[in-house]
Amino acid sequence: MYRTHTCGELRSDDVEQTVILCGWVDSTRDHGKGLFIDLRDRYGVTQAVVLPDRGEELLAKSKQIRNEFVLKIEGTVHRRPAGQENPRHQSGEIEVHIDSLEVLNRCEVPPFLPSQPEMPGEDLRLKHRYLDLRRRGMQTTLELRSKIIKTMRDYFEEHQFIDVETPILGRSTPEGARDYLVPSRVHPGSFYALPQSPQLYKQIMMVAGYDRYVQVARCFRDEDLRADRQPEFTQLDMEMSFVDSDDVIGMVDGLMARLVKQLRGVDLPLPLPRMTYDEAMRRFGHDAPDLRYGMEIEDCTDLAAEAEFRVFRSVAEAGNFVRGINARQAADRYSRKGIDELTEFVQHDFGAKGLAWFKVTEEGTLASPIAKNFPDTLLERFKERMGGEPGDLILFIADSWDTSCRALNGLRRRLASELKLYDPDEMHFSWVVEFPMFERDEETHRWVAMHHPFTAPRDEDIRQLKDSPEHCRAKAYDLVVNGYEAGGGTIRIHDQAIQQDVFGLLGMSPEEAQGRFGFLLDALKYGAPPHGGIALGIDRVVMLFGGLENIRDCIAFPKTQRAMDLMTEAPNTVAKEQLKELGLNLAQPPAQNPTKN
RNA sequence: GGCCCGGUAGCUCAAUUGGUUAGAGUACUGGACUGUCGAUCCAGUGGUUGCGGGUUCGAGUCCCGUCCGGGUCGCCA
Repeated sequence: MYRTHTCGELRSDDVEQTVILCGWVDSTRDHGKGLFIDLRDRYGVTQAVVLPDRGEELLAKSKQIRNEFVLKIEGTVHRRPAGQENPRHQSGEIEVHIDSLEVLNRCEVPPFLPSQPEMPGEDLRLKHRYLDLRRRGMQTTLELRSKIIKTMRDYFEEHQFIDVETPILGRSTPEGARDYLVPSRVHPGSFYALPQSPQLYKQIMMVAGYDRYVQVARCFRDEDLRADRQPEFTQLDMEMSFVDSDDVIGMVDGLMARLVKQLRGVDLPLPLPRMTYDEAMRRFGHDAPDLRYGMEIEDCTDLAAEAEFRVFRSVAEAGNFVRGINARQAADRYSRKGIDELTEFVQHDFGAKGLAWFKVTEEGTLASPIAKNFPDTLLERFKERMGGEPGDLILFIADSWDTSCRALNGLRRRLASELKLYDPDEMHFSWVVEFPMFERDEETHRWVAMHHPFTAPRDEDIRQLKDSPEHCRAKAYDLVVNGYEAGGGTIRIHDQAIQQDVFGLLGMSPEEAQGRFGFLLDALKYGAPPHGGIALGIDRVVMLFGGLENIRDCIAFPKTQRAMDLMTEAPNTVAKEQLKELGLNLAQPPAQNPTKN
C-alpha cells in the first residue's frame, strides 16, 4: 500500500493512528539530532518529524532528503506540543512521527521551488510546467476549472441537454478568424481546418432533432494572442430548438446563478440586467462594458457646437462627437505630466487627435489651459452636464464616433484600474443585446456580418433588411462579466429566403454561398426548426471566477504570446519524409528553432 | 506588422546620469544545533550582465541589429 491518507486530511481526530503518506518534500528543517519534513501533495501539507530517539539509521537516511524528493513515510499521528500548532496548514494541529521512510524518487535541484515566495519568470514556469503546476495557486485554479465544468455539465444534463462531440478535423470556411490547417495525406493538396467553433455542426444537430445540444468544445483560431486570448481555447457550446433570445438568455442566467451559488455561496439575483448594444456604446463606448463602476460617457456635442473653441466646434459641425467622462476626485491624482501620459495613450493606442481636460476647482469653476476659449456660462453648462464637483477631473475626446468610443473606453478602463474604482473580488454579470446585423469593412466598404452570416435579424427589423441594413439589429446577445465578453450567441436564421437576402447583402451570390456552406444550406432545407444558442469561453469564465488577470494561468499547458509551447517546443520542424508523404514543399527553409537561444 | 516594458548568479532582484575586483536575499554544498514551520548560526561554490556588432581610455549602463518573455494597437465572424 502506497498511502493511507493524503497530505491534507489528517486532523487531531486521527491522533495515535498509524499512517502512510506519500508526497513531495516542500521543505526540511534540520536540527541536528532530528529534523522536520513538510510533505506536500495536491491536498495539502503535513509536517513529518524524525525524532532524535529513532536511531542513527533513520536519521542518516532523512538527512539525504532534498527539496522535491518523492517520499513515502510511515509513522503515527501526534498532536503537536502546545503552542506549536501551525494555523497556516489545515493539518497544523498534528504531525506525523516517522518510523520509516522511503525515497520513492529523487529530484534534481529544480530551477525553482513550488513553494518559493517569489514568482518565477513566466517563461521558466512554462518551460518547467510540471514544477509550476505543483504551486498551490495553479492547483487551486485547475480545481476551480474542473468544478466549473462539472457544474456546467450537471446543469445542462438536468435540463435535458445531450452532450455531442463534433469533429476536430473539419473544413475551412473562409469567414472569421484565420484557420489552423491540417494537410491531408490521402488527398494531397487538400486541407482540413481545426474548428474555430462547432457552430455549423451544432446547427445541423438541431436540424437532426437533437433539440438541446451541449459540448465542452476545444476551438482554434490562428490570430495574435492577448492576456485573455489563446490560439487554442475551450467553449461551453450549446444550442436549443424552438427558442428565442429570451429562452437562451434565461437558460444561461440560471447557469450563472448556479455557478455563483456553488462557487461563492451567494444568490445571484435574476434575471441578469440587459442593455442594448447602442446603449452600451453610448454610455460606455464598448460592447462589453465593465459595470462594477460608473464613470459613464456624457455627450456634450451640442454644447461644443456653441463654443468658439475651434477644436470643439469644428468637430461638432463635421457631424462628429465631443464626449467625456468624469473621473471623480481624481484631479489631484493626475499632474500635468500624468495627463500628458493619458493624452499620449489615447493618441497612440486609439488614434484620437487629443485629450481635452478640465479640473473642477474648490470654487466650482473649470480650470484648464483651454478654459479661456469658453465663456463662463458655457463652462458652467459643461460642468453641469458632466456632474462636476470640486476635485473632479473631466476628460473629453472630440472625434469620430468610433474613435471617441474606443478612446473613452480605454480611458475609462485605465482610470478605473489606476484609481481602484472596483473591488477585484466583485463579479458583475450582464447581457448586451441587439447587436447590429452588419458593419462596414474598413477596407472594402462592404457589409460584413458582425457575428456570423446565419444570425437572425430581429422580427421587427426584417422589413428594413434590404433598405437600411445599417439599422437592422440582430437576435444576438453577449454575456458580459467585469468588462469581458464571457460568451456570445445568436438565434439563427431558419428561413431560406431571409438567409439568401443576408448572403446577398454580404455580396455573396447563391452559388458562392452554396459553395461555402452548402452542407448547412442543404440541411436547412430539410425541416430546420427555429433554433439558437450560445458559446461561453470557459477559460475566461475560470479567469473571472478565479480573480486572475490572464488566461494562461487557467490552462494547464498554455502557449506564449508567439504561440509556442515552451515545454514541448511546439511547433517544430518535421522530417522531410513527413512533408513528402503529405505532398508539401516548403517555400522557405524553416527558421532556426527559436527556443534554442 | 506597429508601439511600450523587461532579460544581470539556479531563482527573485540591486548596481550612483559611463568609472576599482558586478552585490544582496534565497536555492545549492559543507559544518553546528533536541521543536522548527520563510528555522537559526558559521563557512563555501556559483556570472560570456540573452546574443552579435558599434561608440569610448573605460559599457551591465549609451547606440544599432537580433532572439526570448510580457503588455497593447491592428487582428480575433
